[in-house]
Amino acid sequence: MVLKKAIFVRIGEVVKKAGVGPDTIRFYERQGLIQSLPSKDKTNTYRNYPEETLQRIAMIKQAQHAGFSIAEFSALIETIENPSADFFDADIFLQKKIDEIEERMRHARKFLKTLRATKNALSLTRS
Amino acid sequence: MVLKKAIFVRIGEVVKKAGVGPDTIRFYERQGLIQSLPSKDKTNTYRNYPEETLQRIAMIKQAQHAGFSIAEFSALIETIENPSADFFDADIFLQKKIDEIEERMRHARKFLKTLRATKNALSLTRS
DNA sequence: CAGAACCATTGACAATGGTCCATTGTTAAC
DNA sequence: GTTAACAATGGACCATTGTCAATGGTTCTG
Repeated sequence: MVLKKAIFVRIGEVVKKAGVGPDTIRFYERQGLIQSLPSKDKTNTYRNYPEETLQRIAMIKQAQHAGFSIAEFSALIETIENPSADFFDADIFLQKKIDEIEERMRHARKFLKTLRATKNALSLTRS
Repeated sequence: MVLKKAIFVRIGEVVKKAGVGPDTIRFYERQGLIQSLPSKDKTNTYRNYPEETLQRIAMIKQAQHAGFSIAEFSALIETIENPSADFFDADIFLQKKIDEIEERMRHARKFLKTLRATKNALSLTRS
């Protein structure tokens, strides 16, 4: 396995590369979605973010697009990164979410029908 | 056409039949999703809700399940109840929402792949 | 070394969709 | 006629996902 040198960057770098604001990054950190180390030289209090932070933020965005809240994403990540959990758990979690989204689609179509009926009722009333 | 006698009920009746709390009903009214008339005998200030309020609240619930916000629902209803708009407009609106939901599903599946990759990377790191 | 640019913390603010509380007024039941 | 149940209003409060502003310290640039 290739040894990867861990590279740490300050928040400004992450901002440039991840496309989110610094407040968002600090917010994610407060929520436990990402981690930083305090700076090596202790003359300042700047955060140090590892490279993976970028992928992690990309993942958060994906999760949100997929309809996950931060709490759900956290739960999922915890399951996945827990060595004792097997993949199955995360898979089930995700499948549940997909089912949920599919249900929402069914609801949307049903809603369409309701709307059509309403529209018809309205035009009858008017004529 | 059959003449329907308009029946008006007080908020408590709506609460019992619609399955939402009185605060929610008043909230919907403030948002313009439902309407009431002030009471006929003007010795009190009680709201009077027409029968259709029940269907309307059911519709709001459906809309929410389908992923509509109150603002979106309002816009949709306005379009539908506007006599000059033809049905097409509402249909387009709704289709856009369905597309949105479908996109969210695609995102969820993509997210699943990302998670699998992450999981694999993690187990490699550990072994 | 001055000043710009960066970073930290704290706390306030925003929108969304309600929910609860205190106070006051009305109606219904006994 | 008194009391319980119901209704109205106004304002506070909740979670979620950020965003902004004030204040003070650090680093970089010329």
